[in-house]
Amino acid sequence: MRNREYGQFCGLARAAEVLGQRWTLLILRDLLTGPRRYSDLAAGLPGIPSNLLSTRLKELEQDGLIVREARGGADRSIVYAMTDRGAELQPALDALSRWGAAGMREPREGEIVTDASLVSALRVAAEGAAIAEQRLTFTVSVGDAVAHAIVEGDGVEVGIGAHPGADAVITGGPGFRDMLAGALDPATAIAEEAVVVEGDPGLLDDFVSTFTVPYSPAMTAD
Amino acid sequence: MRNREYGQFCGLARAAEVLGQRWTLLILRDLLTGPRRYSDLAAGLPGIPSNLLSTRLKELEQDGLIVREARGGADRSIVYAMTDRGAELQPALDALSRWGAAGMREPREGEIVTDASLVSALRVAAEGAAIAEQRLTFTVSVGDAVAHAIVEGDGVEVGIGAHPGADAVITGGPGFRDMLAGALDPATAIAEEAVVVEGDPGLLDDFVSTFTVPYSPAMTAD
DNA sequence: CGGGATCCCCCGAGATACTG
DNA sequence: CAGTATCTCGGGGGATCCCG
Repeated sequence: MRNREYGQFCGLARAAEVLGQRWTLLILRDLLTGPRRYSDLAAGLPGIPSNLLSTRLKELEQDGLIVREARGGADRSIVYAMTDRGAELQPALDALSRWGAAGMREPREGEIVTDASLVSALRVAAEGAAIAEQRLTFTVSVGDAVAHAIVEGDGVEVGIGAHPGADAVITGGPGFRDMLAGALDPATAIAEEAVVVEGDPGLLDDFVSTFTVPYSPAMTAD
Repeated sequence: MRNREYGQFCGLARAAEVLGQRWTLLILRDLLTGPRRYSDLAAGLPGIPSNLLSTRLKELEQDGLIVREARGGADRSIVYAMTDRGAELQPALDALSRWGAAGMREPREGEIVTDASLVSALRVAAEGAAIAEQRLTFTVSVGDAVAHAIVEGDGVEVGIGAHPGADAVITGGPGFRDMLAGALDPATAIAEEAVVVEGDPGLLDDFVSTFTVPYSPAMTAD
């Protein structure tokens, strides 16, 4: 068997063969936010060797998870995009994200937040949210990352970059993650400047009730 | 940062740091079926180097996913068991299993089915099943692997080993996977000896309506 | 025999430089 | 911009050995 195979006729083993390679999950996380160029991917994955990114993209194309396509038009740039089969991974990656996020407290030394990781986090945080009474738009920024969210009815749309004319612009700092876990209430978070809100500060309550990232019950027992 | 880290404050990245190591997902899959001894794990993971199994178990204990405990009583053997935090991985591993299984057709040359992989597959296959009218018990064997399932109401219980006095003993061969995908109907499967049923052959219909493993829509388009 | 530890080899990851 | 080329080094694969 090829070196990366496990020799078991098992769904999890097959998934592990494809996804268990270093950097692969993060590449897919980034591509799930939309098609990206090689240099966009490299920028969103600081520390990845360029040859490894190149290798992974070829493997993922080989495995049918992504496609490499020349973008028509003026710029002849090349973009990578998820296939349908690749997009089917979303529930699994979301479940992994949720598990990982439940075990996160403070960032470790030097850890960053990227655009794609922020979008991914917000999308997962919005799952299971109650139906919104009114349409609300947010711009969320954490570190250098910026994302936007449009909350309307039972759907939440999240994407990279600011939302022009958002109802509220929320800038998260230390303590932002505690607030999303419910360990720090919005009013206190504003008072302690763990969060800065431009626009109606009251909208932070709506934000928190829509986007929640609980701590793992097994870890609060510490 | 440690070598296996990604330097991103992101749930998926954190999950990948723990789960992205070779063999780790399969070790957890096996432990999710219940506590296991070192030698049980080694037997269920043919090909794993013993030093690597040892290393992984230490890492997983360090990360709080499993505990190593001396089993009291006559045999002083040591067992490894999931912690609560580790057990929270089940939804994520199930989602990965489902995705992987959706992409599986025939086994590759030399691929085997283990007890734990069969249990895992049946558990995932039972998700979303309709409420059963009557209590049914099955013993399922594929290759050398044997599992049992108890279907009752809206719950399905799956475990390793045969169920004594099961209502039906189902032995799957080539074509079994097609049947679970709905590509081969039960009567034909029996006729072609893709499946052998001891007991009431009609129970195979109940089995198939409870345990389904669809093919990926994106792959049937091939 | 269960439950590992030790050894060596080699591949793949990381870093850096370079090119169409 | 979108990669390829080359080198080094740590970790995985495989076999063997050890200890209660």
